[in-house]
Amino acid sequence: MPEDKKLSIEKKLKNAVREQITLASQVVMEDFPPFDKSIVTGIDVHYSGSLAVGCATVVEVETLKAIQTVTLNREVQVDYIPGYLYLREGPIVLDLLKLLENTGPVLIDGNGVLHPRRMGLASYAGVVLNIQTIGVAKRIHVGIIGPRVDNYAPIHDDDEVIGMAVWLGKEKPVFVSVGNNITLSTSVRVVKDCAVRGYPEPLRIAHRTAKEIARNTQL
DNA sequence: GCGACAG
DNA sequence: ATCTTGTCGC
Repeated sequence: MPEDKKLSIEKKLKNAVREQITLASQVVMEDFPPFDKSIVTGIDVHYSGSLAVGCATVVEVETLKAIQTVTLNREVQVDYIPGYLYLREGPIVLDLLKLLENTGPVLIDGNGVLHPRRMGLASYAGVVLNIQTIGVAKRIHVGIIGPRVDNYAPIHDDDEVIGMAVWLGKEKPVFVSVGNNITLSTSVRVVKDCAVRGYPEPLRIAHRTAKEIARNTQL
């Protein structure tokens, strides 16, 4: 990689760190405002070369069936850098959410405050739009997993609990964290209540949908 | 210096 | 995450 390119990336990351720290101070780790318990939304982004396909699926909690699905296709130029997923997926996630009237709590494929600066993608979307979000990651990015009790293991970083490993029936747990406007215990409950075969159904549908569209879309 | 590293 | 069909295994 050219040296000048490398310098411009470093400059962008420096600004991103400042933005993340500012936004992190605005995360609300309480159940506010009272959310619609009857629906829950999942968001995922799939890639095919430079094409990014984002999908948001609103699911009815009682039946776990999709009642609304929106997608966006976009050309993406930003590489993924660990700790800065929001630079790559933030814009499309925000635009997906703007297309929805009612979402209930929003599950996002990535982390909330389970992040080096407590500002993962889920918290980013939650703070910017002032909505209720939850981070659900398939792999851990930061923190130390404490002792498992039943199907839960707290994830610590420094002296605070910033997430929870949750076993939903498969060998591998999912890593749940507060996005915004919610407590960790409520986040875990929401994830459990919409899980099917070891994974939250809204995220599974969003992932499947985005993948299918990416596969059938010409660049 | 070395390894780890959401998607 | 992506490039990629069928295939080995729990």
